[in-house]
Amino acid sequence: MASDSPKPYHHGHLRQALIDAAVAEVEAVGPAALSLREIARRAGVSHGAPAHHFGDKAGIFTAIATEAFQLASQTIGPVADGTYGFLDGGAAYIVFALAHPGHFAIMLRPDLYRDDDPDLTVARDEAFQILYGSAANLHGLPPDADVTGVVLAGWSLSHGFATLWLNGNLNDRLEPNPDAISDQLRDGIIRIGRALEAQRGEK
Amino acid sequence: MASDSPKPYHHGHLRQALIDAAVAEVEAVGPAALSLREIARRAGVSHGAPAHHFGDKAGIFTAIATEAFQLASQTIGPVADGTYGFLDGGAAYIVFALAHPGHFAIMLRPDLYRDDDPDLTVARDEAFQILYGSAANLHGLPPDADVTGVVLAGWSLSHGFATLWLNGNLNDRLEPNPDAISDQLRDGIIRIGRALEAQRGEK
DNA sequence: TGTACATCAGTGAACGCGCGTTCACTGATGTAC
DNA sequence: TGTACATCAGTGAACGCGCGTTCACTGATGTAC
Repeated sequence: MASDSPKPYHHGHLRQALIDAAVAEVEAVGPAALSLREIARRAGVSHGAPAHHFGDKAGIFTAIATEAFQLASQTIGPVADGTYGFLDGGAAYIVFALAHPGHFAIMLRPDLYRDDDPDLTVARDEAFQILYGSAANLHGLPPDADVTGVVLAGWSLSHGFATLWLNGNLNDRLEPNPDAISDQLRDGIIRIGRALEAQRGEK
Repeated sequence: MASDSPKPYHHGHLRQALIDAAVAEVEAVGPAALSLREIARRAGVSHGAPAHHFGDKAGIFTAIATEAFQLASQTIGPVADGTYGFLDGGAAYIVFALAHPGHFAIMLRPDLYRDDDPDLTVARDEAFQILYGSAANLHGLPPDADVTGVVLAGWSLSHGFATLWLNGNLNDRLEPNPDAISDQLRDGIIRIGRALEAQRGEK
């Protein structure tokens, strides 16, 4: 905190401050209840300021989604290396979602933002590069295998778990210890995989 | 369509008609943009009528969630039998979600409705009975095994896939043929399961 | 170093709108006798 | 079969509120000369 004059006319970093305020507001009330006026209030500026920077809500959501894909890449990218990178990346996806619930609530809601925004596209492509790239390296996968099934299954699993948790559906069903949860989940997937193999073999 | 007088004062089935209107509205604009007045408009009654029946939005959401758990049990219950019932139940969960997106959007959002409503509790308990019961019967599972991991993994997988699809994230990534998607997903899970086993073995 | 001016970030009053809620009401139903 | 009355489903006018948007403005910055 600098001891600047209390309220300079020019904010300096208002754009980022508004994004931060919007993310905080999404975490507080959810994406749909977000109001431009409340964002302005949180950021301590007049209610017209957000429109000045972003035009409308979709503009703010686009900025949040872009930041979300960047954050996701930063969290998941470093662990998504090697033949088990896809597995560890899945765990990191959940860690990311729980650490940044506001970003996560927007990121995969393309109906809320401008899907073709250039900055967004770059950030999203990088994130999906990590997802598909690590899937292609997965232990046991033939070099030229189609990774679609692996991507869909892994993504769905991590996304579903994070979503169920964040929406308050798992409160009474989880161990307090994160490592225990991780072990349970991994064990559950292995058991389901084996059962699927057995079912496939019987047909 | 009966040829009744055009607008009888007493509707007769207004409660159900309002629930149907609310579900349609959720499918159109999402849970958060739901307005009591728009529900009344859809049902063709005065704007005060919904409050008369449900009190407030949480009341309507509670009714929708109750119906959703009943519908889910009806869709999933019949196929969730036998040692592969958990696997087929997972597929049926996705079918249910895509067939009833309005109900699905409310069902696992306990923040929107009254969690302790008696009717809701009965319907929800029945649905979870199917989930946990079929998990306990899963092929290859020891009789007294803890099913938590299997439940969490299977539920997350189906829920994540349905959510990603309904939010428009899979549009460009899926085969047009549902059977092909199912095969891809099952194959993906098996491959992930094997990789997890290998990773566990190396430690 | 000094002045003039274009640019732009941010302000704040005003508007119209749809919302949830309240409340006195009216029309229909069902039951008591 | 007929009448009186309690009950309740649904109406519609009125209210206050927060919202997004508009628009003329003001204060600060940066550049040209």
